[in-house]
Amino acid sequence: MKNPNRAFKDAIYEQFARIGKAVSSPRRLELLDLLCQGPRTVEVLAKESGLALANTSQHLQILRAARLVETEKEGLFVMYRLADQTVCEFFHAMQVLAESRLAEVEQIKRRFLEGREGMEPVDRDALLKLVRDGAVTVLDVRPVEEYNAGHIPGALSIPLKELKMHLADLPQGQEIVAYCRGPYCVL
Amino acid sequence: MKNPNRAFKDAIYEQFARIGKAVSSPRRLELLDLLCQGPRTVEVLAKESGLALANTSQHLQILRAARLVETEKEGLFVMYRLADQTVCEFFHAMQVLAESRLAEVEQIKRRFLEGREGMEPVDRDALLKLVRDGAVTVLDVRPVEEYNAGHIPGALSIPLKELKMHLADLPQGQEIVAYCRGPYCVL
DNA sequence: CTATTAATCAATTAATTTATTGATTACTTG
DNA sequence: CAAGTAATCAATAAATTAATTGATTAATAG
Repeated sequence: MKNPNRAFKDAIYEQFARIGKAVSSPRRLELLDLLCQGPRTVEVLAKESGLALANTSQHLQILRAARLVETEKEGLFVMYRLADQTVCEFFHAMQVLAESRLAEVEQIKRRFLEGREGMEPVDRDALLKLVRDGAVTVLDVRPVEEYNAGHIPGALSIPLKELKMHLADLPQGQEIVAYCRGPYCVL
Repeated sequence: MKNPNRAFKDAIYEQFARIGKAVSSPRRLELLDLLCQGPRTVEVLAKESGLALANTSQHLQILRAARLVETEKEGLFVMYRLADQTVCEFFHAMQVLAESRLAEVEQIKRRFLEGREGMEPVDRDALLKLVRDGAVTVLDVRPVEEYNAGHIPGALSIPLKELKMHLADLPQGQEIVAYCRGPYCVL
């Protein structure tokens, strides 16, 4: 009665830990974050995360071994994507937990925002005025549903996925402010 | 524009990874699971998890460093508890993710249930009959709210926290079936 | 003050994880 | 089929983590 239970528990917690191990490396978390924004090739992920190609590939394989991501070969490229939307939700829950429990997260965010001189986090009213004057263009890069649920007056809705296609349409030679959900989206 | 962002990202993902690292060890997950059921001393946690005392203490300190648990000294004992109910919810989300993504979890559960001879997972109708006959007592050890939301007819509601107090009230010398949420609660 | 008990600390060893390098595989194109 | 490119593999060195052991600290009771 004691031994078999132990074997069962060991086995089951070991499985749970596979998920934990997958999300225990800052590099892999960054890759996961990128994949939450949409599918990517290994090369793109490597470039966006600043990791070496081979290293990126290895981290991605670890994520795949934990079944958090899936791959599909597309010609010469291998496309990585989240296995499931719930993976993104889990990652988000982890962020929220980190923010609520770890004071360090707040500190880092604050220090970063302070450090951005000449790029001060445009306050809302100032931004509205600039938009009315046509001095800047505001892009809302969140999915359309979120845009419909509420957005800054005058902002254009251009989900990230379609950004490339619309680049040509944007007014030239003026400031562009992209906005999304939080302070993490430093595009 | 590139360097400061990188430093920020590195710092922030490193913080997120603290949570991930905390839940990347099967042993710590078992400890967390126990703590989800209620506060415990180091000694009790060591006994329940089958780990050596010093080892348990060290794992608990890692969980504490990630702010997932808190301690309070009570006389000669140190009481560990979850820092927050959301920690338990996060742990649960992780289990759900593991179950939905990792086929291995299903396999292990199935194999374990098959292995329990003479302790077959009492089917519902058989259990109902036994209760009517008064042959067994069924305890519902979930929180009262869940009990009210629906339970096996004839079951007594005794949340885990109050179990000790009620032990004396229970009918002696007959089978007792405790039931809770899922197949993990092997009390 | 001494003995006892719970918990932590410190040091060691074994095991695992990470990043890097260079080679190899697999697909596409000419 | 030969060349070029994306990705993976394989091997290594460096760093981190895990479990064990024995010593130490802190609270309590006699």
